[in-house]
Amino acid sequence: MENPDSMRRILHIDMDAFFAAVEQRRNPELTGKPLVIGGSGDPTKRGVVSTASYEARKFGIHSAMPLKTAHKLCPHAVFLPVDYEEYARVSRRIKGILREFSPIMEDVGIDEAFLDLSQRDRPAEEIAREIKTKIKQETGLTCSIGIAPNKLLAKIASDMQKPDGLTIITEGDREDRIWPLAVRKLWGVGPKTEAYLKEMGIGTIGELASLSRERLIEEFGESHGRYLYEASRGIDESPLVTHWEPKSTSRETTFERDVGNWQIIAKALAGLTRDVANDMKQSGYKGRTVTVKVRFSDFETHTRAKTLEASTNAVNEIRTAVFDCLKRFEMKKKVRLIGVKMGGLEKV
DNA sequence: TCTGGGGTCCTGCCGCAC
DNA sequence: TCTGGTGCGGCAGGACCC
Repeated sequence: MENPDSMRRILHIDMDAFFAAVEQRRNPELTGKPLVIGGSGDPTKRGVVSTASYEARKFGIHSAMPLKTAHKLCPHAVFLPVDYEEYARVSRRIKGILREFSPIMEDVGIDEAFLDLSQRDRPAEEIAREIKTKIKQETGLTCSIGIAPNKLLAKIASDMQKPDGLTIITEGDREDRIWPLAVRKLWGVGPKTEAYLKEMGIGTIGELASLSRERLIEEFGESHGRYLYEASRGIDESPLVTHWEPKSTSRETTFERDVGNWQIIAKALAGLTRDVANDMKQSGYKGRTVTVKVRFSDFETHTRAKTLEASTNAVNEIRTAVFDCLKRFEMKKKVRLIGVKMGGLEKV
């Protein structure tokens, strides 16, 4: 239990069906219709769903689902490509609004943020309502907000009522409102951990909280085990991260059809290398570790890495390392995806 | 038949230096 | 000279996030 004297007031702001809502805002004819944003916008091509409108979700469509599957579930849905530039523009406006309410803001991707209101005198709920109104006025979009003493609980709270929700969780809600939830609701518990816990007979956060710290560390390792022990009890002292530096930058692409021709692979890899070098030059970084990723037709994915003597963003130096890495793969199967990553970034 | 792209962090293993 | 512990960087793979 956190010390009441140091009790924080954290907001988690989560935009509702963000990409779809932006598209519906700019083309009102799409409002109220099943809308799917993802890939190139062509549901007969390779790609997955980034965001589905609430109307599309009624057909069972959800993010990360293959576009082809979504198309089968709802052939009359409207499919649109991802217009990342536009969503980033709207996102910057929203983040700007949030910063007006507190300078302690943590960016969590394009459509989410945490806000620390601990230093503000006014009730957090009042401020949260004002944030929702202002975002609605300035962008026409709705969001769901969670209020709690820490990031972990605030994120769970924002997910409890969607869309356009406002949910408050206090320390006292742990047994009644957190423990009945599925373990999957905890940040950091994905499909693998969920399945593993299920085999142990653990389905809810409360059941997870019945396991000892020692048992969890034994099953999941020091770091993850300790995290699960604390998370199941609603404990999270982690501060908001208001500034961070990138550690890696990468580009990858999935071929429309699996490729066996080495020339085509080499050409695509050279293009990705150029993109990565350009990205680094534009953002003002150099990197030292080059990694090439290959996903074969059976989805088996392998990487080969090479660390250079000195960091660089020169395309010719990176390309030499990229092809050194490529040679180390056994190209027995057709290739589905290739990628280039630069790690060990430092500011120029 | 399907399964994107851009990231972070963790783990296990290896070789190497001390 | 041999052996072993330890710490660390590099590498590969995997889980997870949006």
